[in-house]
Amino acid sequence: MNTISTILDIAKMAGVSKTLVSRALNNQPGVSEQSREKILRVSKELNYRPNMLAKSLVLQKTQTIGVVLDDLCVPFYFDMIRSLEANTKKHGFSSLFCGANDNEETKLKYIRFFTEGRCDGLVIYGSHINDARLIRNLAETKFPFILIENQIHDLAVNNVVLDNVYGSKLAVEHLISLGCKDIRHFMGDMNKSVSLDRLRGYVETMKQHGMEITDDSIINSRFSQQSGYTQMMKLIKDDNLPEAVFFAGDVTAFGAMRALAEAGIRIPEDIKLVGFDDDKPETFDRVFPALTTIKQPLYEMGQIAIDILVDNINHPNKEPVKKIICPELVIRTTCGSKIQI
Amino acid sequence: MNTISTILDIAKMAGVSKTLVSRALNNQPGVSEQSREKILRVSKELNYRPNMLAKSLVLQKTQTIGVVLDDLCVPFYFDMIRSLEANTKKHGFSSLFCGANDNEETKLKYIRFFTEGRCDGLVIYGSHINDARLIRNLAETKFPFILIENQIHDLAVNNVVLDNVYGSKLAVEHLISLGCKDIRHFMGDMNKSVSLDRLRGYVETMKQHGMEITDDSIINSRFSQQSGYTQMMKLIKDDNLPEAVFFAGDVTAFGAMRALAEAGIRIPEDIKLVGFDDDKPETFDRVFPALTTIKQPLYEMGQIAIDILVDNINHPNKEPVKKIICPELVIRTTCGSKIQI
DNA sequence: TTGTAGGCGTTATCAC
DNA sequence: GTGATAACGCCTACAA
Repeated sequence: MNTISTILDIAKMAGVSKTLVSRALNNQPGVSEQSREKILRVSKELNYRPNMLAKSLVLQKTQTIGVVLDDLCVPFYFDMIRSLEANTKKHGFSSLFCGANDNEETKLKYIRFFTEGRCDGLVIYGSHINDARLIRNLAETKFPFILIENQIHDLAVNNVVLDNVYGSKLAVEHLISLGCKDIRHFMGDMNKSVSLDRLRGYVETMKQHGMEITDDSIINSRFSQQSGYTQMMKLIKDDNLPEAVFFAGDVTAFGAMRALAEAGIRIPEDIKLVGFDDDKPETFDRVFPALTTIKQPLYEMGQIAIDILVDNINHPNKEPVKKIICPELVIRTTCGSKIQI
Repeated sequence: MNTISTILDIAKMAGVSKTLVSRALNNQPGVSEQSREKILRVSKELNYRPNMLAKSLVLQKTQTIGVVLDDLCVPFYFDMIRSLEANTKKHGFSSLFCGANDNEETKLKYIRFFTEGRCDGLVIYGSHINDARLIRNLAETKFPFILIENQIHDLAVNNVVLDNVYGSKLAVEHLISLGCKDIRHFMGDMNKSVSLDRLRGYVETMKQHGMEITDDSIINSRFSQQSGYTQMMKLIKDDNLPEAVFFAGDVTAFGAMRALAEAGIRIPEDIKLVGFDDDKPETFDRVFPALTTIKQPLYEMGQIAIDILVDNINHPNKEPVKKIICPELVIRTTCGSKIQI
């Protein structure tokens, strides 16, 4: 008794035509009150659910935006996810998320999936450097999409990126202004463009200020607490403690802070730290000194991205828009500055 | 030049019929090598992307499973998300995620969205008690779906749930076996069925063992560190420190542990703790004593759920399957037991 | 091996 | 106010 019903079923049962049913169901004018009432009643009885595939097919739009993330399971992405959800909704679109588990092939699969008619526009969030080829291919299809975080050299696409080089500059110059000489850098994942940009910002700023960069200056860590912990422990054991460290990511800094705590090294008295991202796991603001860091306005970036994307969906021939977002230094306590936030 | 092309475009350009194009593109037999080659070449030239809406419409299946979560941004869900991703993939389905921001209306909207032909089956993960009505309605439509975590009284649907009452029993009896008399319970969110079940398990077990439950026994906290911190701080300030606490969630316990640390109260010497969930933020295993807890096998639950759901998709008239998963006690150090893991 | 025709469920155009 | 009819892009008997 409970098979799926269509407007045709309703039409038959109500003794009218498909056309009229469609009109009534969509609150369009040109339906007598009597017919409308009957149609609505029958459609309730039949437990009617419209088939959006058919509807989207004829309307040539889905009112849906797909989001492909490097990985769905990264707390730092939460602000961005919330922003994308809220802002797609604001424009009357639904948002669908999927994560690529940091796997290029999976990401390609999902991009295919979404671009095969299942949504009107696509958000690609992440910064794997290997994505370049995949993005170039996508760009050729004219399918509306926007790239967040990553950027492809010489390719004009809708793009929202943080000025990571400038962020590094802010961080390093803050440490320099406090009189630090021996400033080291804990890197992020080598295969992410943000890591490379932040590294470049570090190197450039150091050079600009005539600071020395030695073999010891750059520590090959990753965006994980584990990595920060391990690498800082190594420095401690080697009796090679830096005066100051600029981390490519807050998570890495958190791991390092754990190592410092275990070794009884004081922050900021014995070592000064600056992070990047303004990540804030619920714990750390209490257990450890508050981390001075470079803040990215994730929520705002998501909003800008969706605005651009929706505009592109509505105007398919629009020129690509690139928006560079400026990060800001948030001074807390890991550098000993008096200013608190 | 780069408009979207269809099989008809290919057919014209290759000088064959749509039928033949369809066959060639789908690797079906009955196409001459010559035709196949030409068709494939033309489809490359045209940058052809199949329209899955049309395909799904005629095939009456999407090879897609939708997942609606209470909230996309909860680290504790990560294992489940990964499991759902991996296991849908295993069955040849794609998985699409969306979060309801703990908002009933949003959840309803997404369930509608998915059941309007956009996927073959649906996973609903969460335990809001208000979802009951919404689930009942969905159950009437015969659309294949599975409910994880939540359970609706008297309603037979595909369902994977943890035996939360039994989990509480394990926790409380562990504390009793260690000689604790004054065992209190920090609750989870009042509007989640898991909280109520865990509370019930606590109360029942206490009564079974003739333990007293007073006005002080049950603390009205929530699934957040903040709430655990605040409520434990209050007990400390009131000089009303329990001998032992069973928390409805590990996150709550983590917050409480922070309060205990600040107050200089030792675990397990001064107070014994048992959590629930086996949540493990990267920090805590190092900074605080490892939490004895009740573990839910999230990954396995996800696998079972998808197996059931896919089976239901393939056999629409199958009877609903309900699977009750048994949690287990993981003894670490917050109760002072010698056994470590 | 190839093509024709019909249909999936919906909306839109144009008559009546 | 109402209803044929033709799309949307694809697949699949069935016929040739």
